Amino acid sequence: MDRALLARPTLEAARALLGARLVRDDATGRRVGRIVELEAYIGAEDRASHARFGPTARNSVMFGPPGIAYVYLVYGMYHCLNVVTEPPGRPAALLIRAIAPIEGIELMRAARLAQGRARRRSLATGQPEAEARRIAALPVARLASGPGLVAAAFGLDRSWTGVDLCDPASPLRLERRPAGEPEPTILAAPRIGIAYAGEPWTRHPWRLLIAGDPAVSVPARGE
DNA sequence: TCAAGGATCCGCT
DNA sequence: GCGGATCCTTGAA
Repeated sequence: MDRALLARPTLEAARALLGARLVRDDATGRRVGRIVELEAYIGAEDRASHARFGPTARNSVMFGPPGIAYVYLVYGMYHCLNVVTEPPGRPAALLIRAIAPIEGIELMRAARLAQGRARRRSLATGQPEAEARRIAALPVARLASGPGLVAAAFGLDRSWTGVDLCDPASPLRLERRPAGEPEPTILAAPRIGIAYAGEPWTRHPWRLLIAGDPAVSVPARGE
């Protein structure tokens, strides 16, 4: 992925990222997925963005160069993967909300199960065998169809913050949409789970997704 | 509809 | 440097 594409205004960078590949390739094996859903968080003025309080220990990479991973913990148990966008000094990022798995399907299932294991003690009805069966039976399109599920399927946590996703040698990286693949039809919808931000931030159609893709987390209205 | 879980941030001392 | 509210979610009921 060309860093210059991610240095552009975030909504334009999103167009380059939809249909692009997320690749994790290291000692754990090789996992590849097609990015089908994103949310944009744009500037310190965006009341839904982690950057709304200015730079902190957690969000500092958002203020740095584009193409860097920002992974945070949400609700105490899920991790979310973001791609930093726009030039240094301007805090912005794209949250990867859903991916359609292409390679490393069984690796993704194993990672989903491992993450489930970590929080099993909290599950009231957590039967280990039942959980293993449930994940084994999941359709491929549901393996990474949510922001927490993307991180789980790719085995990511906060320690991945700072990884350069534009470096071809990086264990976690972005690759542009293959030349032969048709340009996807993109839908825009309001962002999810940001009611606290208030107007006009709740209204902006900054959730972008590939129309009709079965791996999208929640269908856009009208689909 | 609801609970799970812990980091993070604010506001105050 | 503490107390309390909040949170870019998920899966089972």
